[in-house]
Amino acid sequence: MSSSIPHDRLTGALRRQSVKKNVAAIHVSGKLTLLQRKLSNVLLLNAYDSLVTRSKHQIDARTLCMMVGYNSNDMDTLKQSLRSLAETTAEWDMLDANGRQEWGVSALLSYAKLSAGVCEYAYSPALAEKLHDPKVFALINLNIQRRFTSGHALALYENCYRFLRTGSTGWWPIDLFRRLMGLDGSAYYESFKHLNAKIIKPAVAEVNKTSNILITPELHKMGRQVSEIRFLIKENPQLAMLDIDDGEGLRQGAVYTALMELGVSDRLARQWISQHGEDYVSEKIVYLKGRGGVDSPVGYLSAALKNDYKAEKPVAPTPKAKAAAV
DNA sequence: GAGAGTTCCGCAAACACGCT
DNA sequence: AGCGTGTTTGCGGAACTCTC
Repeated sequence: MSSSIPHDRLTGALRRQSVKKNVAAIHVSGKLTLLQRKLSNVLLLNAYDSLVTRSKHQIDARTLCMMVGYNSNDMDTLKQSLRSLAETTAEWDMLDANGRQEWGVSALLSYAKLSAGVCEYAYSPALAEKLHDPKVFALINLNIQRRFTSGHALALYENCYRFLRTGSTGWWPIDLFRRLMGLDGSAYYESFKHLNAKIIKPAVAEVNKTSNILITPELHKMGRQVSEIRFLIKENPQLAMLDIDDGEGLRQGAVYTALMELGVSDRLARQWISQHGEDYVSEKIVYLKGRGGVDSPVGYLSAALKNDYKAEKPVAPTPKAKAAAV
């Protein structure tokens, strides 16, 4: 190209305080389950402030479980997840401060250990430096990520969100897209129709339903074959960032309290309320209380919600509930 | 016929969570 | 803190239609 503009002074580069790092250039290879993705984000968030100043970080294991929305006492699963994070690599390909191309690879966590209920972990110095970027921080919106139920949807969200200002992602060769979703190495998904049916459609639907962006897939074909994909991205007016709460609001409600008293688990209670609405759930609770003699209230309530039991004339209860009612 | 698109099914692994 | 168990998710596949 001809334009090596000489009057663009070197001092210009010196004056520029903020070096633009390309967040899009960090990507994680291999497959992470939803729990693992959430976990890595929580760990990063926890470490963020001291990312470059301290070489190791700590978080209470209980808090950790709570923040990823994982309510179980099963430490084995947590261990498994931490292990896979340590085994997973992150790769970056970006311009360094001098405008030179830099490529690098690092384990997501250099180590993690659990002792006395505290989880201690560390990032490799090189990765920590890459991660210490306000844009990365903004990306990790816990309130949003906690809402996702599918790992693919969260992966898609993470890969799309940073293009919000641009309005669309670039055209991704299908190959690249598969890698972004952590699906490479699967013969099954080499067929686009399968990829579309199992991954793209459900993930797009979930992103649009639960996050603060709306995405629309667009396809490029070469002949009949789909060769590239991109996503148009808009803000989701229905779900501005501020409107999204993490279920804490629900936990204050009377319906939630009533469910807890019946012995319903936290997760299920939130799921029912958000799925059916408070009124409907509370109607069924009233109905349940009117029945009496039910020895598995939770199971009965579950059936009542699903089959819309009415006070006048109960629809045939499930076998289990029927047995319980005798 | 080749590939997309859709709708079923089944299995294994991951996960949730009460119980002890 | 770990075990047992029921549920959900991920993944592969079959069958069938639709459109170039």
